[in-house]
Amino acid sequence: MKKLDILKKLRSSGLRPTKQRVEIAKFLFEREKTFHFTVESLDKLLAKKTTSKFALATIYNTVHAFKAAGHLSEVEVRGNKTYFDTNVSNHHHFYDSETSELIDIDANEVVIQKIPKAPNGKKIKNVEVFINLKN
Amino acid sequence: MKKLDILKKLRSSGLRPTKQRVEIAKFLFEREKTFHFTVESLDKLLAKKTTSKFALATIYNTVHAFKAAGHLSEVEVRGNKTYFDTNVSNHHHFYDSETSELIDIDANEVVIQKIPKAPNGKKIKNVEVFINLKN
DNA sequence: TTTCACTTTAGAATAATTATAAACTAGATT
DNA sequence: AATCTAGTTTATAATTATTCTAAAGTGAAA
Repeated sequence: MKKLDILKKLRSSGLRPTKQRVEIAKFLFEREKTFHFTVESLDKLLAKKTTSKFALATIYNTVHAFKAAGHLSEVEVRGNKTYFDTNVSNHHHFYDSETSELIDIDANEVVIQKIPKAPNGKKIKNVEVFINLKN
Repeated sequence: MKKLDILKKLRSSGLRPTKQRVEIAKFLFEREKTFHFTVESLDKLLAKKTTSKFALATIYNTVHAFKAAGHLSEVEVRGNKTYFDTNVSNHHHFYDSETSELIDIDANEVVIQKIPKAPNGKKIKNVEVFINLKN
Protein backbone atom coordinates (compact mmCIF):
# COMPACT_ATOMS: atom_id res chain seq x y z
CA MET A 1 0.00 0.00 0.00
CA LYS A 2 1.46 3.31 -1.17
CA LYS A 3 1.66 6.44 0.93
CA LEU A 4 -0.96 8.05 -1.28
CA ASP A 5 -3.34 5.19 -0.63
CA ILE A 6 -2.69 5.51 3.05
CA LEU A 7 -3.63 9.15 3.00
CA LYS A 8 -6.74 8.23 1.09
CA LYS A 9 -7.55 5.45 3.50
CA LEU A 10 -7.26 7.76 6.48
CA ARG A 11 -9.13 10.63 4.94
CA SER A 12 -11.92 8.49 3.59
CA SER A 13 -12.59 7.20 7.07
CA GLY A 14 -12.62 10.64 8.63
CA LEU A 15 -9.21 10.37 10.21
CA ARG A 16 -7.01 13.38 9.81
CA PRO A 17 -3.71 12.08 8.42
CA THR A 18 -1.35 13.26 11.09
CA LYS A 19 2.33 12.42 11.06
CA GLN A 20 1.80 9.72 13.67
CA ARG A 21 -1.20 8.09 12.03
CA VAL A 22 0.47 8.01 8.65
CA GLU A 23 3.58 6.44 10.03
CA ILE A 24 1.73 3.84 12.07
CA ALA A 25 -0.56 3.11 9.13
CA LYS A 26 2.43 2.63 6.85
CA PHE A 27 3.96 0.28 9.34
CA LEU A 28 0.76 -1.73 9.71
CA PHE A 29 -0.63 -1.76 6.20
CA GLU A 30 2.39 -1.73 3.93
CA ARG A 31 2.80 -5.47 4.09
CA GLU A 32 1.91 -8.50 2.05
CA LYS A 33 0.80 -10.77 4.84
CA THR A 34 -1.64 -9.97 7.59
CA PHE A 35 -0.11 -8.85 10.83
CA HIS A 36 -1.10 -9.64 14.41
CA PHE A 37 0.00 -7.51 17.30
CA THR A 38 -0.68 -6.14 20.73
CA VAL A 39 -0.25 -2.48 21.62
CA GLU A 40 2.86 -3.44 23.54
CA SER A 41 4.45 -5.27 20.63
CA LEU A 42 3.52 -2.51 18.21
CA ASP A 43 5.10 0.04 20.51
CA LYS A 44 8.36 -1.91 20.57
CA LEU A 45 8.39 -2.51 16.85
CA LEU A 46 7.73 1.15 16.07
CA ALA A 47 10.54 2.17 18.38
CA LYS A 48 12.85 -0.21 16.56
CA LYS A 49 11.75 0.37 12.97
CA THR A 50 11.14 4.11 12.90
CA THR A 51 13.01 7.19 14.03
CA SER A 52 9.90 8.95 15.26
CA LYS A 53 8.74 8.70 18.81
CA PHE A 54 5.18 7.92 19.76
CA ALA A 55 3.50 8.37 23.09
CA LEU A 56 1.97 5.11 24.24
CA ALA A 57 -1.38 6.86 24.47
CA THR A 58 -1.07 7.79 20.82
CA ILE A 59 -0.59 4.17 19.87
CA TYR A 60 -3.70 3.24 21.83
CA ASN A 61 -5.61 6.12 20.27
CA THR A 62 -4.49 5.28 16.78
CA VAL A 63 -5.13 1.57 17.03
CA HIS A 64 -8.59 2.20 18.40
CA ALA A 65 -9.30 4.78 15.71
CA PHE A 66 -8.19 2.30 13.04
CA LYS A 67 -10.36 -0.36 14.56
CA ALA A 68 -13.38 1.94 14.71
CA ALA A 69 -12.77 2.78 11.05
CA GLY A 70 -12.69 -0.91 10.19
CA HIS A 71 -9.01 -1.01 9.27
CA LEU A 72 -8.14 -3.36 12.11
CA SER A 73 -10.01 -6.09 13.88
CA GLU A 74 -9.71 -7.16 17.47
CA VAL A 75 -9.16 -10.85 18.02
CA GLU A 76 -10.79 -12.82 20.79
CA VAL A 77 -7.84 -14.29 22.57
CA ARG A 78 -8.03 -14.97 26.24
CA GLY A 79 -5.18 -13.48 28.20
CA ASN A 80 -4.01 -10.22 29.56
CA LYS A 81 -3.41 -8.31 26.37
CA THR A 82 -5.65 -7.36 23.49
CA TYR A 83 -4.67 -8.62 20.07
CA PHE A 84 -5.30 -6.80 16.82
CA ASP A 85 -5.24 -8.07 13.27
CA THR A 86 -4.72 -6.21 10.01
CA ASN A 87 -6.96 -8.79 8.38
CA VAL A 88 -10.45 -7.37 8.70
CA SER A 89 -12.20 -9.90 6.53
CA ASN A 90 -14.22 -12.71 8.05
CA HIS A 91 -11.73 -15.39 9.03
CA HIS A 92 -10.55 -17.68 11.81
CA HIS A 93 -7.43 -18.31 13.85
CA PHE A 94 -4.95 -20.81 15.06
CA TYR A 95 -3.64 -19.85 18.46
CA ASP A 96 -0.37 -21.20 19.71
CA SER A 97 -0.35 -20.69 23.45
CA GLU A 98 3.30 -21.76 23.68
CA THR A 99 4.40 -18.74 21.68
CA SER A 100 1.27 -16.56 22.12
CA GLU A 101 1.17 -16.47 18.34
CA LEU A 102 -1.91 -16.06 16.18
CA ILE A 103 -2.13 -17.44 12.65
CA ASP A 104 -4.91 -16.52 10.25
CA ILE A 105 -7.15 -19.17 8.77
CA ASP A 106 -8.99 -18.23 5.63
CA ALA A 107 -12.76 -18.30 5.98
CA ASN A 108 -13.07 -20.93 3.26
CA GLU A 109 -10.72 -23.32 5.02
CA VAL A 110 -13.34 -23.93 7.66
CA VAL A 111 -16.73 -25.37 6.80
CA ILE A 112 -19.32 -25.64 9.51
CA GLN A 113 -22.12 -28.07 8.78
CA LYS A 114 -24.35 -27.59 11.77
CA ILE A 115 -24.82 -24.78 14.20
CA PRO A 116 -27.49 -24.11 16.83
CA LYS A 117 -29.94 -21.32 16.27
CA ALA A 118 -29.60 -18.14 18.28
CA PRO A 119 -31.51 -17.81 21.56
CA ASN A 120 -34.87 -16.08 21.43
CA GLY A 121 -34.74 -12.47 20.36
CA LYS A 122 -31.11 -12.68 19.36
CA LYS A 123 -29.41 -13.01 16.01
CA ILE A 124 -26.07 -14.42 15.06
CA LYS A 125 -23.58 -11.67 14.39
CA ASN A 126 -20.71 -13.92 13.38
CA VAL A 127 -19.05 -17.23 14.08
CA GLU A 128 -15.43 -17.43 15.08
CA VAL A 129 -13.47 -20.63 15.13
CA PHE A 130 -10.40 -20.92 17.30
CA ILE A 131 -8.02 -23.78 16.84
CA ASN A 132 -5.73 -24.06 19.81
CA LEU A 133 -2.37 -25.63 19.10
CA LYS A 134 0.05 -27.70 21.11
CA ASN A 135 3.48 -29.11 20.29
CA MET B 1 -23.20 -32.59 44.41
CA LYS B 2 -23.16 -33.49 48.09
CA LYS B 3 -20.74 -32.09 50.63
CA LEU B 4 -19.08 -35.49 50.88
CA ASP B 5 -18.48 -35.53 47.16
CA ILE B 6 -17.04 -32.07 47.36
CA LEU B 7 -14.56 -33.16 50.00
CA LYS B 8 -13.67 -36.10 47.79
CA LYS B 9 -13.33 -33.89 44.74
CA LEU B 10 -10.97 -31.54 46.53
CA ARG B 11 -8.90 -34.22 48.16
CA SER B 12 -8.58 -36.32 45.05
CA SER B 13 -7.10 -33.36 43.24
CA GLY B 14 -4.62 -32.59 45.97
CA LEU B 15 -6.48 -29.61 47.36
CA ARG B 16 -6.77 -29.50 51.10
CA PRO B 17 -10.45 -28.96 51.85
CA THR B 18 -10.32 -25.73 53.77
CA LYS B 19 -13.42 -23.94 54.98
CA GLN B 20 -13.13 -21.44 52.13
CA ARG B 21 -12.57 -23.96 49.37
CA VAL B 22 -15.42 -26.14 50.52
CA GLU B 23 -17.79 -23.24 50.63
CA ILE B 24 -16.77 -21.88 47.25
CA ALA B 25 -16.89 -25.37 45.76
CA LYS B 26 -20.39 -25.90 47.14
CA PHE B 27 -21.48 -22.63 45.66
CA LEU B 28 -19.99 -23.43 42.27
CA PHE B 29 -20.68 -27.12 41.88
CA GLU B 30 -23.95 -27.73 43.72
CA ARG B 31 -26.05 -26.74 40.74
CA GLU B 32 -27.87 -28.40 37.90
CA LYS B 33 -26.88 -26.10 35.10
CA THR B 34 -23.41 -24.95 34.22
CA PHE B 35 -22.38 -21.64 35.63
CA HIS B 36 -20.35 -18.85 34.07
CA PHE B 37 -18.69 -16.18 36.15
CA THR B 38 -15.88 -13.72 36.61
CA VAL B 39 -13.94 -13.36 39.84
CA GLU B 40 -15.76 -10.10 40.42
CA SER B 41 -19.22 -11.61 39.99
CA LEU B 42 -18.30 -14.62 42.12
CA ASP B 43 -17.08 -12.32 44.86
CA LYS B 44 -20.38 -10.44 44.88
CA LEU B 45 -22.47 -13.59 44.79
CA LEU B 46 -20.54 -15.17 47.63
CA ALA B 47 -20.98 -12.03 49.71
CA LYS B 48 -24.71 -12.17 49.08
CA LYS B 49 -25.33 -15.91 49.39
CA THR B 50 -23.06 -16.88 52.25
CA THR B 51 -22.35 -15.57 55.71
CA SER B 52 -18.62 -16.22 55.48
CA LYS B 53 -16.22 -13.60 54.30
CA PHE B 54 -13.57 -14.26 51.70
CA ALA B 55 -10.54 -12.19 50.83
CA LEU B 56 -10.54 -11.35 47.16
CA ALA B 57 -7.12 -12.99 46.88
CA THR B 58 -8.63 -16.20 48.22
CA ILE B 59 -11.22 -16.19 45.48
CA TYR B 60 -8.51 -15.75 42.88
CA ASN B 61 -6.42 -18.48 44.51
CA THR B 62 -9.32 -20.86 44.75
CA VAL B 63 -10.60 -20.32 41.24
CA HIS B 64 -7.12 -20.85 39.83
CA ALA B 65 -6.61 -23.94 41.95
CA PHE B 66 -9.92 -25.34 40.71
CA LYS B 67 -8.95 -24.55 37.17
CA ALA B 68 -5.54 -26.21 37.54
CA ALA B 69 -7.32 -29.26 38.96
CA GLY B 70 -9.63 -29.35 35.96
CA HIS B 71 -12.78 -28.44 37.87
CA LEU B 72 -13.24 -25.16 36.02
CA SER B 73 -12.41 -24.01 32.53
CA GLU B 74 -11.43 -20.58 31.39
CA VAL B 75 -13.40 -19.20 28.49
CA GLU B 76 -11.96 -17.23 25.57
CA VAL B 77 -13.82 -13.96 25.75
CA ARG B 78 -12.11 -10.77 24.80
CA GLY B 79 -12.59 -8.02 27.28
CA ASN B 80 -11.24 -6.82 30.54
CA LYS B 81 -12.28 -9.68 32.78
CA THR B 82 -11.57 -13.39 32.69
CA TYR B 83 -14.56 -15.71 32.48
CA PHE B 84 -14.76 -19.15 34.05
CA ASP B 85 -17.14 -22.00 33.38
CA THR B 86 -18.15 -24.91 35.58
CA ASN B 87 -18.61 -26.93 32.41
CA VAL B 88 -15.22 -28.51 31.78
CA SER B 89 -16.29 -30.80 28.98
CA ASN B 90 -15.53 -29.95 25.39
CA HIS B 91 -18.16 -27.46 24.27
CA HIS B 92 -18.76 -24.11 22.62
CA HIS B 93 -20.32 -20.76 23.44
CA PHE B 94 -22.71 -18.10 22.42
CA TYR B 95 -21.51 -14.71 23.55
CA ASP B 96 -23.91 -11.83 23.92
CA SER B 97 -21.82 -8.69 23.98
CA GLU B 98 -24.87 -6.59 24.85
CA THR B 99 -25.21 -8.31 28.19
CA SER B 100 -21.69 -9.79 28.47
CA GLU B 101 -23.44 -13.12 28.89
CA LEU B 102 -22.08 -16.51 27.92
CA ILE B 103 -24.31 -19.43 26.99
CA ASP B 104 -23.04 -22.97 26.63
CA ILE B 105 -23.45 -24.86 23.39
CA ASP B 106 -23.20 -28.60 23.58
CA ALA B 107 -20.35 -30.09 21.59
CA ASN B 108 -22.75 -32.12 19.48
CA GLU B 109 -24.74 -29.07 18.43
CA VAL B 110 -21.84 -27.96 16.29
CA VAL B 111 -20.54 -30.06 13.43
CA ILE B 112 -17.46 -28.94 11.60
CA GLN B 113 -16.99 -30.45 8.18
CA LYS B 114 -13.65 -29.07 7.17
CA ILE B 115 -10.74 -27.72 9.09
CA PRO B 116 -7.17 -26.87 8.08
CA LYS B 117 -4.35 -29.03 9.31
CA ALA B 118 -2.08 -27.70 12.02
CA PRO B 119 1.10 -25.86 11.02
CA ASN B 120 4.29 -27.89 10.85
CA GLY B 121 5.39 -29.38 14.13
CA LYS B 122 2.15 -28.43 15.86
CA LYS B 123 -0.89 -30.43 16.76
CA ILE B 124 -4.46 -29.39 17.29
CA LYS B 125 -5.27 -29.23 20.97
CA ASN B 126 -8.91 -28.33 20.59
CA VAL B 127 -11.35 -26.35 18.50
CA GLU B 128 -13.52 -23.70 20.04
CA VAL B 129 -16.46 -22.15 18.26
CA PHE B 130 -17.71 -18.77 19.33
CA ILE B 131 -21.03 -17.51 18.12
CA ASN B 132 -21.33 -13.80 18.73
CA LEU B 133 -24.87 -12.54 19.14
CA LYS B 134 -26.62 -9.29 18.38
CA ASN B 135 -30.18 -8.10 18.93
C1' DT C 1 -2.07 33.89 8.19
C1' DT C 2 -5.25 33.12 11.40
C1' DT C 3 -8.19 30.14 13.55
C1' DC C 4 -10.08 26.13 15.71
C1' DA C 5 -11.47 21.55 16.13
C1' DC C 6 -8.97 17.54 16.25
C1' DT C 7 -4.48 15.25 17.98
C1' DT C 8 -0.67 14.28 20.57
C1' DT C 9 1.59 14.01 24.73
C1' DA C 10 3.18 13.01 29.56
C1' DG C 11 1.61 11.76 33.41
C1' DA C 12 -2.13 10.57 36.61
C1' DA C 13 -5.94 7.47 37.34
C1' DT C 14 -8.31 3.13 37.05
C1' DA C 15 -9.16 -1.77 36.97
C1' DA C 16 -7.91 -6.52 36.97
C1' DT C 17 -4.77 -9.46 38.67
C1' DT C 18 -0.61 -11.14 41.10
C1' DA C 19 2.88 -10.89 44.77
C1' DT C 20 4.18 -10.50 49.63
C1' DA C 21 4.68 -11.74 54.12
C1' DA C 22 2.50 -12.42 58.42
C1' DA C 23 -1.15 -15.07 60.78
C1' DC C 24 -3.78 -19.21 60.59
C1' DT C 25 -5.17 -24.20 60.15
C1' DA C 26 -5.76 -29.17 58.44
C1' DG C 27 -4.05 -33.02 59.40
C1' DA C 28 0.14 -35.81 60.19
C1' DT C 29 3.40 -36.95 63.94
C1' DT C 30 4.51 -37.57 68.31
C1' DA D 1 -4.52 -34.87 72.91
C1' DA D 2 -0.62 -31.56 72.28
C1' DT D 3 2.73 -30.37 68.89
C1' DC D 4 4.37 -29.40 64.47
C1' DT D 5 4.52 -28.03 59.70
C1' DA D 6 3.47 -27.39 55.03
C1' DG D 7 -0.16 -25.53 52.83
C1' DT D 8 -3.64 -21.72 53.07
C1' DT D 9 -5.82 -17.32 53.99
C1' DT D 10 -5.62 -12.60 54.52
C1' DA D 11 -4.79 -7.56 54.00
C1' DT D 12 -2.19 -4.87 51.59
C1' DA D 13 1.20 -3.51 48.25
C1' DA D 14 2.78 -4.10 43.64
C1' DT D 15 2.19 -4.84 38.86
C1' DT D 16 0.21 -4.58 34.29
C1' DA D 17 -2.83 -3.12 30.71
C1' DT D 18 -5.57 0.42 29.55
C1' DT D 19 -8.07 4.84 29.88
C1' DC D 20 -8.40 9.61 31.36
C1' DT D 21 -6.91 14.44 31.67
C1' DA D 22 -5.61 18.75 30.46
C1' DA D 23 -2.14 21.34 28.34
C1' DA D 24 0.48 22.03 24.10
C1' DG D 25 0.66 21.13 19.16
C1' DT D 26 -1.04 20.87 14.29
C1' DG D 27 -3.79 19.97 9.88
C1' DA D 28 -6.50 22.30 6.93
C1' DA D 29 -10.46 25.48 6.22
C1' DA D 30 -11.44 30.26 5.72
